[in-house]
Amino acid sequence: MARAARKAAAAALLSPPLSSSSPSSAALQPRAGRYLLGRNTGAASSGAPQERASGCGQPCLVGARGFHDARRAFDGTSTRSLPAWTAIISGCARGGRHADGMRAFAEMLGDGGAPAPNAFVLAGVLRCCAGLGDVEPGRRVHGWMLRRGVRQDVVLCNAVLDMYAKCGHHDRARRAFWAMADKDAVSWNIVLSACLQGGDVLGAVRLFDESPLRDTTSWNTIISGLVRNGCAAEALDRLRQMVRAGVVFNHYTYSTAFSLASMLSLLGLGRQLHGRVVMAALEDDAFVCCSLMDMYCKCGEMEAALSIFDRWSWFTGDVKFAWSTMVAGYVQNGREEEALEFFRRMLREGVPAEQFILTSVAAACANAGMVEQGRQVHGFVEKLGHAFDAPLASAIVDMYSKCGSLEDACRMFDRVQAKNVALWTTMLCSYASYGQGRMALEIFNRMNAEKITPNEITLVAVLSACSHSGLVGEGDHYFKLMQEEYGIVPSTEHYNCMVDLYGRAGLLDKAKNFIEENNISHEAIVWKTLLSACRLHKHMEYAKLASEKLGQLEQCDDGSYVLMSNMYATNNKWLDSFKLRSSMWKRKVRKQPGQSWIHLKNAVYTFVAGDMSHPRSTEIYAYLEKLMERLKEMGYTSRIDLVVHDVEEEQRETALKFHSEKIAIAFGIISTPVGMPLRIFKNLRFCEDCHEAIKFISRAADREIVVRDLYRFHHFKSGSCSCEDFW
DNA sequence: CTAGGGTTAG
Repeated sequence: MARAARKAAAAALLSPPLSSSSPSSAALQPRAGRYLLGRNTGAASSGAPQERASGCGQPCLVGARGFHDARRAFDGTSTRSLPAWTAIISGCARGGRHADGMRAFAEMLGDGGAPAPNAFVLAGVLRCCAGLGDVEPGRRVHGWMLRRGVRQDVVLCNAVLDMYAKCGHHDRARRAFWAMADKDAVSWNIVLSACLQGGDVLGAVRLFDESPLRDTTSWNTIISGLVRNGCAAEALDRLRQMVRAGVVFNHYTYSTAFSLASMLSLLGLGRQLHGRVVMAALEDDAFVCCSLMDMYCKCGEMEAALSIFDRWSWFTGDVKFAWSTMVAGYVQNGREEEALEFFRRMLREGVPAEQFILTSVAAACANAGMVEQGRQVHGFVEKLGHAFDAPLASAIVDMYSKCGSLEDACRMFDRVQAKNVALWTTMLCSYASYGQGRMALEIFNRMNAEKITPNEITLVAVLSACSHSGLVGEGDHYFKLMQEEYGIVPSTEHYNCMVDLYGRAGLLDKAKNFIEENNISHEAIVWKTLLSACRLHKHMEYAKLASEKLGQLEQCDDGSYVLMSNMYATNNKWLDSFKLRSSMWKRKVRKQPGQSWIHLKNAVYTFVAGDMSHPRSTEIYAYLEKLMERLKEMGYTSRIDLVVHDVEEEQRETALKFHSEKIAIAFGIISTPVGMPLRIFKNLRFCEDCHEAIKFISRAADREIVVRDLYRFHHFKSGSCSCEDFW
């Protein structure tokens, strides 16, 4: 199977240079400390000026060394002039050392011999305040300068506006703006950005339209703001207007335009913009190149992205973002093997592995279930010491969880000091996907206790935890709580969780009424959810209703078709079943073949039902036969009759006796030492008979077995499953 | 005589 071969190749590729046996190899010298530990803590995670693309940045105080050198030179001078103070303070501001800048300012005020701060100094101070993100210091500085009667020019006023905007006080920024006598283009741009940051798209558009001073930045701001607020069509419209108005593009324009093109999947527009980049001779600009590559990646044109990367990597310049753009691109396109291959190429070329790229590599391992490679990525993270950020921690937690090791996921989670919403949500999802609803809710409570406000994604996770564990009362409670306490308006996803919650628990009337009462019957997903619940509880009437609705919405996919025809079949309505199958055939809807795979020692082994392709097939089947005998002695009765017509099960699987997951497990047992846990992956939902059998196998062979199917995990141990048979 | 300050993004 091609997929298996690709996976195996990827596994083999990553392993040798990363394996812990050769700690002195070049690939294992990521010099992470220098690059990551020296990072300034006050700056926004990705916005530290020293990391900006080479083509557009200004010189500034860089990193710890630069700051200390400057500070030493400053301390050595006897006459500390205003420009000297300005240099120190604004240097801190630009270098992300906001607290240091504030300390320098305090020092200046306390030093009797120092000159009185002027507009230049204060602009730097206000930028530090903005960087700290807390209004209080900013407000005090603002008040102080008003009382002292510091001459207020446009630039200083703009610094005040910006400070309020960055501290989240958009209204205050707006009021200060309208109070200004002389507004320049920058003033308009700051308020424009404040409006957009506060989510006031309409206000921003109005402001933009009435502005007398529109420059390239104004256009960039409104377009990117529209994109960020989900108004992609409107943004495209503005981009066209910008072209018509003859406004010059700069690298920000291109970056925004490319993300717009990828968001709308407008490859044609992307190519057109690419042409403009060439004409404008911006091809060598790191920033522009990355967004160009990102556009091609998101449009699925990996080869185009790669050719840009290869052409451009000849230039010196700042390449590290380019590597992660490519790796992330491969992951987005489901090409995990190539993502890892590319990562290895980066290490070979001596580029250190940083958080940004490790996050994507971890995601690749998570998606493909490559636990061994994932552990190696974790090794890189360990090298960062405690300097890894929450997004990277989330990726590692997610990786362990999706690779079947909830314990490792928890261990990683516990180690992170500064947990953010996304990390809490990742952990919550992990418990939910293992069917541990109670633990998931405990995470939610702990998160609340630590005063972290959950977002809409967190609540999807909470509700799905409830539905997967049959916690109906709790689900009701949190659905109400999310609206009343957190002011979250339920989205289709939230509604769907509720349908699932009632449906899975067998409350089919409640589920159906819920759909009708909440006006969500135009959403195909809720009917699919109801349909699966009907299959679970064998409710023919509502199954028919759901499939009719799906038909009306023209949303019948392979799963729904197979599910419905199987329901007819189990009710002996063979004619209906046959009719549905043939209609499915006519509409060219095909069922995905089921397959399972297992990772052993950096190789991946994939099996389909009745697979004979493995060299040890004879041995595998012999063991499997023996094992099944043993299971029967232990009291296992085949439930194959229940699942003859199971949804995601292949026609021939039954005839071939063994589903692919059983074969993968048998192979795992005979290929690994006694007592070693097994992790199996399946591309579809696995069947009730296999679920039952694996419970027995875990006891008979005394193994922990983790099965990841399309939707969730089952952790089998000593004859029972973590889902407690509710799934 | 000179220096030194503010906006947009992934």
